[in-house]
Amino acid sequence: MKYSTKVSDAVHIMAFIALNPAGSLTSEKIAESIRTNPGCVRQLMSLLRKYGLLISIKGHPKPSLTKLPSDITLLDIYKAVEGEKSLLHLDTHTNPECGVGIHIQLALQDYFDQVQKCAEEEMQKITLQDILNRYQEKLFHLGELFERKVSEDL
Amino acid sequence: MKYSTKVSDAVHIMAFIALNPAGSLTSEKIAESIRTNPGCVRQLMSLLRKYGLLISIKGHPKPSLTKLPSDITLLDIYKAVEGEKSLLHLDTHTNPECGVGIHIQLALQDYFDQVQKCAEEEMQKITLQDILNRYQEKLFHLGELFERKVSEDL
DNA sequence: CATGTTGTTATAATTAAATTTACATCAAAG
DNA sequence: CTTTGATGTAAATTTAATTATAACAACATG
Repeated sequence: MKYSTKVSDAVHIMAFIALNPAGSLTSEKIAESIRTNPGCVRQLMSLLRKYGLLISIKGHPKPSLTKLPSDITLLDIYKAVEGEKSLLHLDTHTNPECGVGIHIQLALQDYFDQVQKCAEEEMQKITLQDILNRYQEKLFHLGELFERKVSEDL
Repeated sequence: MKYSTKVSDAVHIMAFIALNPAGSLTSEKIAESIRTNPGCVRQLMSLLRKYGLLISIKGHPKPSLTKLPSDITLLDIYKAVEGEKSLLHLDTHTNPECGVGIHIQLALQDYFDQVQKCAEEEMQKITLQDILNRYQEKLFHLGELFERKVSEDL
């Protein structure tokens, strides 16, 4: 299948809203940045809204976050758009007549759950604010490089 | 797309081989248990062989593990069949003209890497032997249930 | 009331994976 | 040495999850 970029795009949307607290933000503007179409953006926003992470009103192009970026975790966004889908997938197609097969899968499920739990705990440590901060750093760093380049050129 | 069950199936294959150290094990026998066809099994075995986790010889239906199950981790198997593919995927399609977009994605990459690292460390703690043990427990537990059922029926 | 945007749903297109097929190559048995 | 059966590999096909697209009713604003 295609790789899911829902989490990535959802973070993008959330960050975009956080960075535009005042101005009007249409789904089309956001879609331009993600390079997709407004329909996709609205679908993701619908999921984020249903999960209580943002508020938006029909016909009113001013979405807003329900919480501070420091109170929104990557896990929140993951759960909002991916639900209970996990990162590793069992093969549930194994031959049920084969006792070995089914029990190996059951055993493996326990360990996949363990990895999932670990990943989710890590995602819970990461907030939207962290991502915004890192974003600012990247921008600042780029600015520095540009400054140096200019002074070298003189 | 379809969900990848390569890790799951690869563990299945490795466990199957570990449980059949003596007998001849054809790709067809393994395929029956996973309920797929021999070609798929051979493709996965090829990846496992290239990564050095098992040995098998053309025309000789007796695959064997290169290490003790207690020395083979879930991470080994993951790397063998999934390579450097990670669990979470960035949207690399964002508009490069949109400075905000690209830098949010760059910032997010750092955090996706962090989650990946965490998951991989957890996978490294889990050995094939652990999975085999859990498998035995499940089998044993099922046996107990059966015993009880029989005695109740008397 | 006119315009523009959202929320929702249904449908199509895309893409990564699994499956299937085919065949050359090798091992073992007769 | 020949036959049989299995493997290793690669190409072509099918399947399935996701994204993209389109359409339209409902709502806000001026």
